[in-house]
Amino acid sequence: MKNLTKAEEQIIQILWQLDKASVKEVLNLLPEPKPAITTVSTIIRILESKGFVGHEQVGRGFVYFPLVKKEDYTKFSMRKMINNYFDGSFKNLVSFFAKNEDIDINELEEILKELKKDN
Amino acid sequence: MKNLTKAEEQIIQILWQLDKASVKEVLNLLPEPKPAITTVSTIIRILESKGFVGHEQVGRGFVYFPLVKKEDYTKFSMRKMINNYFDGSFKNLVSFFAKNEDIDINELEEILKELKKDN
DNA sequence: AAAGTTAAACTAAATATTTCGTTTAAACTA
DNA sequence: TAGTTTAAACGAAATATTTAGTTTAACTTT
Repeated sequence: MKNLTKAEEQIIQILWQLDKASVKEVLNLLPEPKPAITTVSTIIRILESKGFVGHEQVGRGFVYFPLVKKEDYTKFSMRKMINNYFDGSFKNLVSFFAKNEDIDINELEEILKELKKDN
Repeated sequence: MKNLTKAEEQIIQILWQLDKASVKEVLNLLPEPKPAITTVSTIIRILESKGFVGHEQVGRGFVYFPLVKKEDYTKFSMRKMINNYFDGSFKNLVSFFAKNEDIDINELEEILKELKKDN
C-alpha cells in the first residue's frame, strides 16, 4: 500500500466520511481557508492514480468514492507506527499509554469487559 | 511541536537509538543505499533548526543528540493518529486491534496483569 | 443554434523536501 | 610550515508535493 501525503490524507478522510461525494461536496467540508476547487479535483485525481479512489458518472459529473477502506489504511499506518515507535509490539503501545496516564488501568479493564461481551 | 518529514524522522530515530552520535555514526546505521554523508549532515542541521537536536563539540567535530525525547514525539504522533483514525478515543484504538484479531483478548488480559504488578 | 455555464483534464507555477557537490576552516602530517 | 585530510556550512540542483489558472468538452439556457 502506498503512502498518502498530507493533502491526500485530508481529502480521503472526507471521502471516508461521506462514502461518496462530488468535488464540490468535498470542498464544502474542507476548513477555511478553502483551496481552489481545481486543487481538490487534482488531489482526488492523484488519489485515483494511487488506487485509493474510484469514480462513477452521476448526471453531469463524477462522484468519487474510496476504494481503500479506512480500516485498511488505519491498519497500515498503525503497523508502521508500532514498528517505529513501539518496537513492533502492540503490548508496548498499550503499556506506554498506561504509564503515561493517558488511560488508567480501570478504563482498560472496562474496555476488556466490553470486548468480552461482544464475543 | 513541529512535524518531522520522512528523512528527518529516519535520522532522529537513529539518534534516539544511539543517544549521541557523529554524522558518520548516523550514516553507518542507515540502510543501503546510503546517502552521501553531506546529506545526513544537512538533515541533522535541519533537525537542529527545528529544535529537535542539539550538538556539542567533541574532539575534532560535533556529536549530536536529541533534544526531544522519543516518548514526547511518540505521544504527539499518536495523538494525531488517534484523532484522525480513532475518533479521538484510545479505547477505540484498542477495540479496533482486538476486533482485527491482531491481538486477542487473552493477550490483553496479560498486559493488564503486568501493568497491575508495576503499580 | 449561439451563448453561457459547468466539470474534468491538463499544464504549469509555487512551495517543500531531499540530495549532494563545493567551499571554508580547522587540525593533522610530513 | 606546506600539503593533506577531515568535518561543518553553504548553495544549489533534483525531486516531490501542493496549488490553481487555462483549456476542452459536454450540457443548459435563451
